[in-house]
Amino acid sequence: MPELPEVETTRRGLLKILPGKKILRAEIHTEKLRLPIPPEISAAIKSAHVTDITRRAKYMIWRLSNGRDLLVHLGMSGRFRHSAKKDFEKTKHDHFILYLSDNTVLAYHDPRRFGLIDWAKQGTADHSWLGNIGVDPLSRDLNADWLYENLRGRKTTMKAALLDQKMINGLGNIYVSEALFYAGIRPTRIAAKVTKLEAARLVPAIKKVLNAAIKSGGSSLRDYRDVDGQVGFFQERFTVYDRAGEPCRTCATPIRQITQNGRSSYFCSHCQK
DNA sequence: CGGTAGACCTGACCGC
DNA sequence: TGCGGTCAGGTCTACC
Repeated sequence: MPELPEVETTRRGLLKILPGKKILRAEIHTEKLRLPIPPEISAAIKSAHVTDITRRAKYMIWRLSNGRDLLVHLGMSGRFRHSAKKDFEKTKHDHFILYLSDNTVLAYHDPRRFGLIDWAKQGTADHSWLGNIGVDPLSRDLNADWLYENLRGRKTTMKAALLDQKMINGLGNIYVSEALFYAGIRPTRIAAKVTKLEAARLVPAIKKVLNAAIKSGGSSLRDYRDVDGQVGFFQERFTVYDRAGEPCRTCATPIRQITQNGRSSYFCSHCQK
């Protein structure tokens, strides 16, 4: 799914579409995503418009003109499709469809239905699932001293530590592998044994990979698309992710793929210690 | 408390 | 062509 760069790309795409346009009709076409889509959303957002969209971790918060906030998460396979009404045809996994006042249609499409569309508590952008979110990796809160202190005392691997949204939010399976490559740290390393110097390398590695991915419009592996149907290009710049057996771009050693906590990790056994 | 399987879903792909 | 197994960008809950 969409990790932070894909959510951010989606958020920016939606901001070009939604504000200033009235929602004429909202249709719900599924029993539930991760949670049921509250049925009253349909009536509540009719005639409203979206005034702003912000992001916390991989969650988007849509501020509505009626004062309410909608929490939107793309799960593993969620994306928005935007098209002229005359060109729109509902497809199998279009679960939430907005008809807008400029004769366009915005559809939330999500085959695996791990996404989320729910109310956030009014005004505070609050939701029970927003309570456990760690620092924003693109903010100054993520710095070398902070990271080193927070890795100390953790017996788990670097892979698991960086995937833990309660420590740093927004990283997922792709960008953890990529960031660890740039920092020269193997995903199997125990977090507590990472040195201060390595932590200092990891901070810019994380920021660099996320910013570069946002600049490229995200990564399109299978089904990720921008709101306008555009694919992202960052997958062309993967150094290790999804490159098992291919030569390291730095030293030509074949990239290794292993399984950690049931998920694939990729690394270069020569460049990463 | 920290850490790790299991659960939730569909679709694509591979080997037989 | 069909079938079973495996894998996929997330993250909550249950259990040790």
